[in-house]
Amino acid sequence: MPFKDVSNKVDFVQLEQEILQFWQETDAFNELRRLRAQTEAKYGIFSFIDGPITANNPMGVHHAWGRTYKDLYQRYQAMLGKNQRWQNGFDCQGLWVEVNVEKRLGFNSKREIEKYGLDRFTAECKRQVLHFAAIQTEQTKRLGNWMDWNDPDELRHLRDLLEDDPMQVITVTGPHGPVTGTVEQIVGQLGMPQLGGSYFTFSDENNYQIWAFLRKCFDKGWMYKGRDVMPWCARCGTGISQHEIVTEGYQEVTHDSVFVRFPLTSKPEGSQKTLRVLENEALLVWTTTPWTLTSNVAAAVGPELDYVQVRHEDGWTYYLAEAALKNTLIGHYEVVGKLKGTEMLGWTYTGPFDELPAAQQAFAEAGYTHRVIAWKEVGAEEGTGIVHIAPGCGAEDFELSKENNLPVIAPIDENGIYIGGFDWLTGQSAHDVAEAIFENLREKGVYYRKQRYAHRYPHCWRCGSELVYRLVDEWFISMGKLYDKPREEVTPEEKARSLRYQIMDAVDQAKWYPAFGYDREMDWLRNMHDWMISKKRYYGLALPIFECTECGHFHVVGSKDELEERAVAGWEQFEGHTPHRPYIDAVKIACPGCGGEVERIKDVGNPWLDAGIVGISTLHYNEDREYWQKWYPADWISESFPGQFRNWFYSLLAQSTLMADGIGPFKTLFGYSTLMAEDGRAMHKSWGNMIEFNEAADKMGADTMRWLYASSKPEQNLRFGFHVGDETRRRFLIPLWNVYSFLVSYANLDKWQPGSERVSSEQLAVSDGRSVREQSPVAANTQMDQWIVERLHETALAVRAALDVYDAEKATQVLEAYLDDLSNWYVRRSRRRFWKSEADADKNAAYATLYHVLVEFIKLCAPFVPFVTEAIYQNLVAGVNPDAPRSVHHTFYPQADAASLDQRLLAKMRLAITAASLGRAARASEDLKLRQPLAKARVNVASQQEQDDLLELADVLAEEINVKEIEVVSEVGELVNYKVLPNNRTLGPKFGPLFPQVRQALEAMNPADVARTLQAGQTLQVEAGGQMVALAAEDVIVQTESRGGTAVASDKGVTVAVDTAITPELLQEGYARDIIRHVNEMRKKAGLEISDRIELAYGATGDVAATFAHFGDLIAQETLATALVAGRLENTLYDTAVSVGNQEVRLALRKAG
RNA sequence: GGGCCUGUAGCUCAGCCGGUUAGAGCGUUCCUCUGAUAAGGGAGAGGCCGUUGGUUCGAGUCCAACCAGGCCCA
Repeated sequence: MPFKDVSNKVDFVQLEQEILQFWQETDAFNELRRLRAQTEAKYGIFSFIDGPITANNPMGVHHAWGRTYKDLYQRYQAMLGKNQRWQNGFDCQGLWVEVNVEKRLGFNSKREIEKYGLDRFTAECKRQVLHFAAIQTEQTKRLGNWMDWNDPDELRHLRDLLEDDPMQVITVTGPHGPVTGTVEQIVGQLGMPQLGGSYFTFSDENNYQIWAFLRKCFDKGWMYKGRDVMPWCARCGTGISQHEIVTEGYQEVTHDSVFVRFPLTSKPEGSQKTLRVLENEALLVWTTTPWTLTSNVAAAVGPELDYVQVRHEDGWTYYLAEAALKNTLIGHYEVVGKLKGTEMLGWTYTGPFDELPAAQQAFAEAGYTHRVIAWKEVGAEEGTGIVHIAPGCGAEDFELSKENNLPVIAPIDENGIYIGGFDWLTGQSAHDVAEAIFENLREKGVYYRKQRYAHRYPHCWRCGSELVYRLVDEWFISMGKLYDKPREEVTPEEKARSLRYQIMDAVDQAKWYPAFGYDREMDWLRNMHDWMISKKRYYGLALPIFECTECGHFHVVGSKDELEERAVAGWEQFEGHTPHRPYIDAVKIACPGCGGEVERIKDVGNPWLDAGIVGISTLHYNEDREYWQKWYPADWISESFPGQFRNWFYSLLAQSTLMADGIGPFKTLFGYSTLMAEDGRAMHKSWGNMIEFNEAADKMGADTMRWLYASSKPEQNLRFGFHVGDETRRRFLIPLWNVYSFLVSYANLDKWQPGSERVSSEQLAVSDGRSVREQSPVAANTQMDQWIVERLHETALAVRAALDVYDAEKATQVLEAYLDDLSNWYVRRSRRRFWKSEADADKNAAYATLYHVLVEFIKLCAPFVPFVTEAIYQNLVAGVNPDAPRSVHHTFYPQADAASLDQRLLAKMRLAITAASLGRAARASEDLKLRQPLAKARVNVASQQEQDDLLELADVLAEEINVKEIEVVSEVGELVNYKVLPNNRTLGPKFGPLFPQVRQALEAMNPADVARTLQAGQTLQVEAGGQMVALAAEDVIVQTESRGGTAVASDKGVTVAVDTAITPELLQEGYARDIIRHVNEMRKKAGLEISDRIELAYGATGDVAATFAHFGDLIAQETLATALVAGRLENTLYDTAVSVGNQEVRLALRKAG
């Protein structure tokens, strides 16, 4: 038997497990690497840089979407012969890792980490990364991805050794031999050439390369220490940079907001007509953050805004924006004056917490009192139109303080606790004081009222705590000035000073898919602030900044060697360790400014530094510049775009562009959107709509997931779930499997083997698809065979064209269309050729053709669905041809020549398919079921070419719509009504404004006359707007529609009219087919093999009895009956009564002896 | 407030340069076909193509404003 038997029922998940096993056993991936290293000289390379996945959790189905693209395009490029690096990346440093470790260890504050010990904490973080990297590796392999993976067990082993003793010396085997070092050192070398495998951003190389980047920034004068008010997480004790307030960072929450009186103390001259300050006269101010009232220094008004002075029944006179009256005041009041914001400038007032020592001190030092300032951003939509300004507690407030020279009162420490100088508040958390502050304001008589207020408020992206705004010292990289002129006018000198513009140039160099990604990135680049790179945390990049407390000078160390050279103390404590805290903190250098001993600042780096440097670090920029030049820039990178424009895309662009002197890191960027649950909402465990990756893979299967992902529009959100999974499987995988199973079961029955199709691996490389040598002697069948081969070529061209521009969605559409043609036209139409008993040339041609196109088709599909295509390939190709490549993924992608496509044949068959469909529709409209043969169908098509084409396929069409004869006619006038329509596309441009009249004139004419004139090849004379115009055939669309009482259908210029008359003979033939159908059903139910012979007994009268007499041979032949017996048989296997025509017919069968 | 994306059938989505009567899949009702098929085929029901203006002989498509949802920034 040439092929292994294949069930038409298949468990795809089980199959995938077997294939994974097979790949493992045959070392299939490494074989591919060897093959592509050999073909590199001929086909070149494809450079892909993997955006690192955060190794902090098992991966989710949204990661699987992206990883499907990554694997798909790498496989495709491999099948084009290109050599690749195959390196996956893990993101390993930063706050998210710390937060999970804290949770695991049950910590709630930074103090607990310090108590635990930074050395142990750092090791715990690394252990966690290794733990999840192992899990993600296993998951990604399960998805089918081929990359240079580390053995997950080895990662887990390192994780455990790190717990035992990070300093124990071990030896591990790398691709070029054994490597010895402490566990910590080995872990620090993961992903480097000597160890191979995935890259880890906690590696020494990655960290030191960031040092080099920072040093370059420093040398250019772009690094600085800044004082700013930043969003701050009091739980994590760190600033959150602009990049990090991500989507989920803003959450809808409700706070108690408060309206407060700021009693006026003076209205300096010239600021208003009534200069006298009344008793109980106050500004009415509103805030959503009561804790910041302690730090109020000013009240801002919109200069052009309209304000009112109102006398309220509570005895106060208030100032507020006119537009804010309704939403602010309760009770009775009277408007007594109107004024502009500008008229209030300079007014002074008593602050709500002037008694606090911190406030008194700040005001005394600055010689300042609370006053009204102007701010054009003030509006009256929310609040009172008078904004409380606390420069120590708000970013915009801080900006205003610089413009207006206001004092700054910073109230809280890094844990969000009031510092000294705030009296009763000192020691309390800013999060918990709202009620106490309201009470305090009440006592002072400045409380007006509170209001529940729902708004979007930033939260910590990792721990979920509400952020506060806090005055901090942080380190920044200047992104450069944004010049107030068009980009093309920026001079080279200006550009050299501004990294922002250099990155923009790199963005220009790349292709962006989808195209709007370019605009999004540019928008970010225009608006981004300087990059805050410091974090007051423990685990992560040790910022190599040494700031002198004596002279204020700071220095940035650019390499490990430089550090050693400059070290004046502590080197021996650090030596042998990875550049992480706490060991790195021991090293002190001499201050280049004053010579004093300087420590490293305690901050660690922003995690996007770690991810952004990989275009440099993982390509061995440092150790092997030639290698770097070969692989840089990447041909292609891909990530989910929400967020990444300001995160990975940005940091990769920024760091690479600087290091590579203006050459951007990638040639093509492919972004895709967000994965949603099937219900259209985000996936959340608590909503019950979450699907874990493992669950999806186990239930749905990886191929199904991959086809689903690949066939989705990348720029739109994807809805993922088991229902779409089922649909995807039904739409593609099952039909594919059925075609395969069909081929194998009949080929095995016939002992058919591939002959000339058994091509060698070299031929596979250039397979042009016309290698099918056996030809059917039946002309119509040859046409069918050639057609499905031409369709294959057409498909190969279209798929390649799509994949070359990273359009997997288009490619899947093309492949699905091919499968549909293969399954529902070619196989269906050709079935009888496989059934027939004699193994003649026609049958061989059918086998050879189906075999050939199926093998080539699975190669086209291999990058998308690597498992099922491998299973088919193993059986159809590798199993019968020892010379063939061992895996379908080692073969070359099918190629075709566009110029030699037989377009005529393709158009011809398309026409036949359309006509068949119309024929069926015509029959259905008259309730003429398909099993009933009819005498004739007449088909009308417009052009002579199409008429000739149809004649050639008349047999196919006749069989398909079950008629005895096809007549191709140039006119079907008597059966149809004509309808003529103007062809807007040609007439519009021709006549312009005159067009409506032409149209009207045409509509007024007799459609049948118009049709006759045009079909006779004459032009049509039409009167429009008082002149005669001539319309050609192309200007008029002639349509036919069914006239009642006949079986006619038409569409796209094709009309099919079926003769509805049923003669007694046709009727009997129809009965015969009914009987055949019933008998075959009985055979199936009786459990007979397809080739078993039977004897059939029947009881029938009249027409049906006559049918057995006239069509007995046909019935016998189609049911493999050796005898037809009127009456009864003994020992029958299956008895039944069926209805044929109007009578009940008794049927019984037994196996022939 | 600014930038980007999306609004088409119950659901998921196509609709190319503006051009005939706006399509497909799923679901649904009915019919049909079937010795590869978990399938296939046909028909029916189901649409102010988000709203309003504009450009045009002609707008789902182009322009403007607005509305709604999503993402990003402030």
